[in-house]
Amino acid sequence: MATPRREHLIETAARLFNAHGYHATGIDRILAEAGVAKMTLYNHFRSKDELILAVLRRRDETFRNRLMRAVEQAADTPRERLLAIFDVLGDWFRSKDFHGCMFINASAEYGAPDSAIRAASCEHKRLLTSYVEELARDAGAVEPAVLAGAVMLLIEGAIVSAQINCDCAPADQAKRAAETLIAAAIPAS
Amino acid sequence: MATPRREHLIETAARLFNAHGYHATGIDRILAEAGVAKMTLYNHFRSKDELILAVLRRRDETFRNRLMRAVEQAADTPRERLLAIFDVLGDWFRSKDFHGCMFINASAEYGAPDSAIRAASCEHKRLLTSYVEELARDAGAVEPAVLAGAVMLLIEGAIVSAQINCDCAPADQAKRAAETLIAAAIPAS
DNA sequence: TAGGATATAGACAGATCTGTATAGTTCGTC
DNA sequence: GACGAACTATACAGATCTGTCTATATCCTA
Repeated sequence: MATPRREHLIETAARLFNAHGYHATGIDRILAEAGVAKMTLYNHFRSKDELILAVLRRRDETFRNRLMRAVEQAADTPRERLLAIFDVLGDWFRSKDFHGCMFINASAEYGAPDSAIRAASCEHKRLLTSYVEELARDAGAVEPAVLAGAVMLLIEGAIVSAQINCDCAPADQAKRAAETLIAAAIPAS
Repeated sequence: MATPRREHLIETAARLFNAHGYHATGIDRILAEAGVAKMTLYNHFRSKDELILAVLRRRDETFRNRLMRAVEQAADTPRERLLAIFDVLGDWFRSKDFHGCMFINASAEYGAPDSAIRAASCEHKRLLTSYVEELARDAGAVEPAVLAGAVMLLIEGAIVSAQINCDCAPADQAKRAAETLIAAAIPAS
């Protein structure tokens, strides 16, 4: 299942989809940059859409793993970790391969309600929300789901703003807003 | 400048770009649905990108005008109007031609830093932020720009979440969060 | 009624797109 | 060394893409 060539195709496709978009990235370019024959791709994936789904599944794993690891390393308490999310986002925004969220961008291009690609993006956001909600609950929020939803809105908003404005300031803006929301959502000890 | 055919092309293109995306919408389809000859399009616009820019400029005007009008009709005080923004967003999310923000989607497809399309999206968001900041200042916010930035993050986040999840609940979530942020940003009278 | 601007239909160029077909090659394993 | 799986190279089909060209038609105005 996880052959080296398949892995390499997923990584190359992920890089190109991230930088240039999904429709704008042709199969031929992925093959050329990966140094792989066309039949190999179509032997591993039934179609370009299947490749996109494989890329998104991989991205979901790596993104959430890296985020959780970085957050846990950056802060010790659940409350501080909620805020540390935005510091990690800021680091991401400043990296040179930041081109917005691959799931938001995928949903922009494949936004039909019955699209499997949009559904994959939806699932990614659901898993991310679960993580935030877990932190919110551990932090003692009265309504963890409500706080998590609000923090997620700030996260999505920061990602989109940073992308459109080519500016990483939204990470700090979102952090300040999150501080206020968290303070209001957690009873004073 | 503003001939009927040019207007009709912009409206038709806007509808198709909104529903299916920019790369996925071909010139030929726009022409077929508009009932206009190809040379007429290329007589009015130098390229597809120019047409996209014209669509975005038009969308910027109509969107902000409609938003401001609806907000002013929905509430009387600046503070209530800040919150009414999210009610108007909710109405938008529930409409059947909601496919996310055309500017966010455009930036997802044309995200290069030097892209004129991304720059047009950036300008739209800047103008929208100015309006929110005006409301924040009139509402008595200590730091209107900071409050406006935070409210904008909630707006962007709500739009993206509603699109990805096919759910209009983010409008209410964002409104609740905005209430908390506004309360914290405006000194008690 | 003549002229000029604007629109039309439709062919066309040249590139690119996804996906398939075919024939040959590499390479590990028995 | 032989077998079989995986991979390569390349051509191809058929569609679609943006943009151009030409020749004709419409329509307003002078």
